[in-house]
Amino acid sequence: MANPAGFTFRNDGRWIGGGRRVQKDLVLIVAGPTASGKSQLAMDLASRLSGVVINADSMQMYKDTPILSAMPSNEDMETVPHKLFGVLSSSKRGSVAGWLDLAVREIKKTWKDGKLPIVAGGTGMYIDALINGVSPIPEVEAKIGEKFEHDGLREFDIESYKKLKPGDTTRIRRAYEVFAATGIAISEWHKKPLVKKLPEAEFLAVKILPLKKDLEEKISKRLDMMLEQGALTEVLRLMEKDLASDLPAMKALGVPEFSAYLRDEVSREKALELAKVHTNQYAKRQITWFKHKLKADVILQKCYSRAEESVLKKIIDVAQKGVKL
RNA sequence: GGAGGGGUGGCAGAGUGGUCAAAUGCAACGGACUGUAAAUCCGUCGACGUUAGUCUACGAAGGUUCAAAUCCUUCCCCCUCCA
Repeated sequence: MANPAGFTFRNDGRWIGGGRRVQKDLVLIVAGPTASGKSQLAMDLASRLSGVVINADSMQMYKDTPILSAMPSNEDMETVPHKLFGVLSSSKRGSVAGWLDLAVREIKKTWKDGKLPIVAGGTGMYIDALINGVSPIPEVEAKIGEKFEHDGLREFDIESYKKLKPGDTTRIRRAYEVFAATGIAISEWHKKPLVKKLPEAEFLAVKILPLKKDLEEKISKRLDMMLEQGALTEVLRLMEKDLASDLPAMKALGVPEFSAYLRDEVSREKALELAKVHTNQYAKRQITWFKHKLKADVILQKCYSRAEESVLKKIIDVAQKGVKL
């Protein structure tokens, strides 16, 4: 399906040749835990491969926390095209499907422009949905405020009742929502084949899987830096919006911790420490996800810094091979 | 100097003669994950052993007792109040 003919590299590593510079169906995925350098890698690849970076990070979708969510700098965004960063208001509730629609649109547009879509981010579920598809469940009304009992599942969805742990409030809620809206149990829906939104695409995935230990120092320093860059002001402005605390944007790492400090409930040191701990825990969850659930063509075992030629070359090589199926 | 309170597993903090290797929370470690996913949840968590079990543990040292983290004595340290 892919056509490598006409593709070659110049000394400077750019794709050249062919009427189109990249064949139509290739999507490059760059996945990795927070602070692993994936944004930098995506950007470096984009600048060599005439690519467009498309965000696959749930929190970088929101516009009010560019610092805390470690969004690429304005300078970076000017150097290389970046899409889907800061496109959602914090008062909105993002979702896999919402992201997927936007991402698919951006990918198609990128192809049309003859460029290479580079989907980069740390939200495993988003990337998984893009590559493997989503369940064909129609959009259902979110019943966020309500409380749902695990026991009640028995009455309409025995399978979910057995599968879901009583404490798993998020999934229990979804089971209720789906049944209420469709009359069909979510466990039944899940038996239907996944629907790929981009069946014509060929995905080439790069995953960064550093040791958690190697991430700790980077995470710590990055959080220190975020404070210097004005993370507290960012949080303060968010607080002024007086949004519901269960909104995704309000749960972004650092937001609950620093709001507690700004409300004078904990010391600044304590808030910082907690933010670091929680970020490390998050990184671990991401590593677990990517390690087990994302099949990758290239695996980097340590963090990426910037302009690491050997790494870039390796990925570009694999990309070239990967394309000539 | 006087009066009181306290020292428990990496931390916080229950326990106050046996059912205690010691509740619970946090951290740590591992895992899951199909429309909130930076979410949500699950497992492990003194050491050795697959299990039975063995050993070392509740500030230190002695003692009482069949049996002590729990009672007694002395010592060390911490906190509060009064001087």
